[in-house]
Amino acid sequence: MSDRRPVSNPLALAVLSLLYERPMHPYEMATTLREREKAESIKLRFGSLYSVIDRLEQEGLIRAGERIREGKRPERTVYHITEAGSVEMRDWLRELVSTPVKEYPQFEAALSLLPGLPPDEAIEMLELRGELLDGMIEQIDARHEQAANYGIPALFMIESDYRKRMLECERVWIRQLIEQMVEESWADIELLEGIPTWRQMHAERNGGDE
Amino acid sequence: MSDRRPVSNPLALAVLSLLYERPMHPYEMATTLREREKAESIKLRFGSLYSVIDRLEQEGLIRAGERIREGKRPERTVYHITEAGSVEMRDWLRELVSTPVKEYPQFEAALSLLPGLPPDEAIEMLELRGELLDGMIEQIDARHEQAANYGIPALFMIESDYRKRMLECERVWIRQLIEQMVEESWADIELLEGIPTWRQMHAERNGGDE
DNA sequence: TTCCGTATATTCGCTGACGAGTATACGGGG
DNA sequence: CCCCGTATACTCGTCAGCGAATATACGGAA
Repeated sequence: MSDRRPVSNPLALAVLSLLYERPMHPYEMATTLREREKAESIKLRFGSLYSVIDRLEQEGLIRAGERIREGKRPERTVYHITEAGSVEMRDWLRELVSTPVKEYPQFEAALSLLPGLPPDEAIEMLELRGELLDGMIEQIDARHEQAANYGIPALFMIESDYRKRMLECERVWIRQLIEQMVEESWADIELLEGIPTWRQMHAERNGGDE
Repeated sequence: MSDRRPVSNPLALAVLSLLYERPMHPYEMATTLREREKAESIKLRFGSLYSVIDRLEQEGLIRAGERIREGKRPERTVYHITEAGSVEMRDWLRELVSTPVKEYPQFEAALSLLPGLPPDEAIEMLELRGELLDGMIEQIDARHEQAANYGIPALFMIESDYRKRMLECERVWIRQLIEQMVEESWADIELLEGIPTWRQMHAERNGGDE
């Protein structure tokens, strides 16, 4: 582990918070999480469910309770959260809310390697991304409107409101970047760089390669 | 694998883009990446370096060249990018730039489980996060100023400019969320929810638990 | 000359992640 | 009453990820 958390898979947090509400058996956890569409905002891989539950139990954060058989279906073990589990859940949540962690969005990686693409191609791809972002934002809007009609309270929508805001923000940033690149205003920054140099670099690469 | 990419570790993309510049041996790749502080924007775990290189070679994206011995140091294998490797690199980059992928920031998970925290605590943690974000933004500013003084061109700073913008955006969003929560304006949303109900839920939990 | 701290260069072993597979049970249609 | 598609419930094997250990070399100080 060496991890910050005793069981670091985010699925574990979801499990804890379900059991904090009420005891459940594993399969019910999976269906409940699916019903609530938690997988939209949390990285949940249900293939890891049973191993996560085992580790939570070993750490004493949950405990196995009744084994119930309904009809001729296989026995199901109902799990309960323990006191230590409740503490862990709250502590984990507090940490996640209060402390920004360094994450590595793939787009950031791409930006830092952007010179690996010829500039015109880069611009083209950025434009495409912009359009796709627009589409995603629209989709979220539609879902929000629908939710409002169903009377779902805003408290249940903060995650997606947050995501929407971030997408909008990225969208604006990209628009501005494209503008700058098209104006070649990179060249203003004096010194070696700027779009012309970048373009030249790729032009030279044609012919004398590996 | 079953992955979108033949070698999906982001370190592989970094390796490809280094070898696209010039042939190198593994340790040199590591030091170069460190020098350029690529680990700021790309998730690089150098423990995976050699296994990534092996897989890249197996996939025919790079090939081992000369084995060089300098002084009495151990032999080092210099790797070259292949044509297929260049293609893969460009294609991967194009995809990363053009196509937004669903990622799972931990904060989003926290937001979607926020009701697991009593509301006053939630507000407190959000305020703390806000302050920490301010600090991070200042740090980026400082680095940018320094870079400008050294005459480092803006092209080399886009990743961090992007990150800065995202942080600022999150900061604003959080400020607004706190405002709304403090005003209890969640209650406006009519129906079951709102801060009062949320608070009550946690109050009831004292005494009749697992 | 000898020491040792730091750089060089790589290997290894554990463990978590998770897709894909398995097996049984229910229930509705024919 | 039988069939089979879908839901229920879980297991397993593989494999990538990566921290930590290892080992040797260099070079400056004493």
